[in-house]
Amino acid sequence: MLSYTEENYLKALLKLSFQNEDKPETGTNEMAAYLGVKPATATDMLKKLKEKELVSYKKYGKILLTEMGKKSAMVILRKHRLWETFLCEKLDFSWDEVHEVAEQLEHIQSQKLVDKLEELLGFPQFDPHGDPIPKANGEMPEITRTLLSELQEGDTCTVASVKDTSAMFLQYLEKLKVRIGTRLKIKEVIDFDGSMYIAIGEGEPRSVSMKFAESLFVQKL
Amino acid sequence: MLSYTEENYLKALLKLSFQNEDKPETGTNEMAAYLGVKPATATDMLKKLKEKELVSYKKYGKILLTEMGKKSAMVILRKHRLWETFLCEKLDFSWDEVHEVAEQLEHIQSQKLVDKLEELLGFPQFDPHGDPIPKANGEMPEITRTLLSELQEGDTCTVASVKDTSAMFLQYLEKLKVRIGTRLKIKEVIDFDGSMYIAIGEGEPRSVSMKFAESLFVQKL
DNA sequence: AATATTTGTTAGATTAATCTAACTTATATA
DNA sequence: TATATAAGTTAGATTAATCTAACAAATATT
Repeated sequence: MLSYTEENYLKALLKLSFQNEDKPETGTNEMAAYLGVKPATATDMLKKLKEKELVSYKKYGKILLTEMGKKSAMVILRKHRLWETFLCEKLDFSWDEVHEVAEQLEHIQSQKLVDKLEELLGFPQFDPHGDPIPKANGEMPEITRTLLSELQEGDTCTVASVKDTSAMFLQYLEKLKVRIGTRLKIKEVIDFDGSMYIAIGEGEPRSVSMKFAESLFVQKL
Repeated sequence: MLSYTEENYLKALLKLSFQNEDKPETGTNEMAAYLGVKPATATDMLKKLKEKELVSYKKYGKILLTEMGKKSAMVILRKHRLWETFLCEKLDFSWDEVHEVAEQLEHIQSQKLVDKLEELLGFPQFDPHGDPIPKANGEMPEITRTLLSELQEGDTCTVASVKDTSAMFLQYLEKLKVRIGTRLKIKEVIDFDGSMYIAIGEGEPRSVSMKFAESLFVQKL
């Protein structure tokens, strides 16, 4: 049985491995920063996780989840994303409110609870941020993720998921009426600063920054 | 902010105060036994809770929740019973499975979560065991609780709630098809051992022990 | 009232998760 | 390559929650 804290470290390592695209390794400091603890603390936990064969790692080396560690982390991620979906769909939470509560709910220990929750929600493939929800068997709905910033003038797409899940960005999206599935059309790309002039759904076209365009994953049509 | 453990102590004190009918005081050993810890541990926690003005208590004296302590404990009980209701109504848990999971869920910190959950469930007054669910303002649906064992031959009643919530008893009730609301008719009371011969719903009459009759609260008709 | 039993407290130790400060190893740069 | 900087570890301390063993107070029994 994993402690609350151990689970958080595993989940952090999994998330960081997604972020570090090609190579899924992570450093001690990176992990500590992500979790908001000191590197010394991370080192201690690493020893414990290594002891339990959840990470493979040697002194001064990079950190990698073992198969077992990855499996455990996937279960936690699955729970997190299912709970986020529940909060949005069933309890009318807005997508910038769900994370904090799901961080707590993901640690509830009950196989049956997770599976029944998934059933109640109708076996959703994606969470409210558009991120894929791991299945009970560990499988992950695969998706090609294209950043809005990679598109050209004239391209059309739908919003697939958010790269940046900060409350600030999510609230901005809310204001722009941008949701998962919203249709976007690129009217113009400004080379000078990477900003874009886009039509959002049926609304009036407007300009968005490069930072914005690099924070949104889309599905090209 | 209360720790997970502190919350458990407060809830235990509240529950014990219900049990001790007339006087809501509790002893150190009683509390320790209820929580499955040693008396020494309970003493330590008591000091902490006293420091926080959640219990009033002096060395070698009895323990009593302060107004603040009672309020906090009621919130936890409210969460516990709402989650139990959720598990039964929405996720098809049986009533002997809900307790363990609700013990974890009751510690999730989010005012909005609780209130929205209550709304989703349609503002239920009672949980799956027939126990009253405290309202957001701290009010508790008042009920007169009569034990089945207090009834006489010829009396009719409906099952209001269970006094004993052990999985063993709940599973036995399941087997007998006794649920909250089930109609019972007392055919005969055996003075010798306090057992009763009763009709359960539309079924064939059968005999139940005194222990059984003392574990079930009913509403006399 | 004297003593035995029950009840509750204290002192000292343990474990998990964290910290700071000092140290070591690895990497980058001049 | 030598050295400066970044990254990572170790040692020792702290806090919360728990324990055991020894002690103290309150209550019950003769």
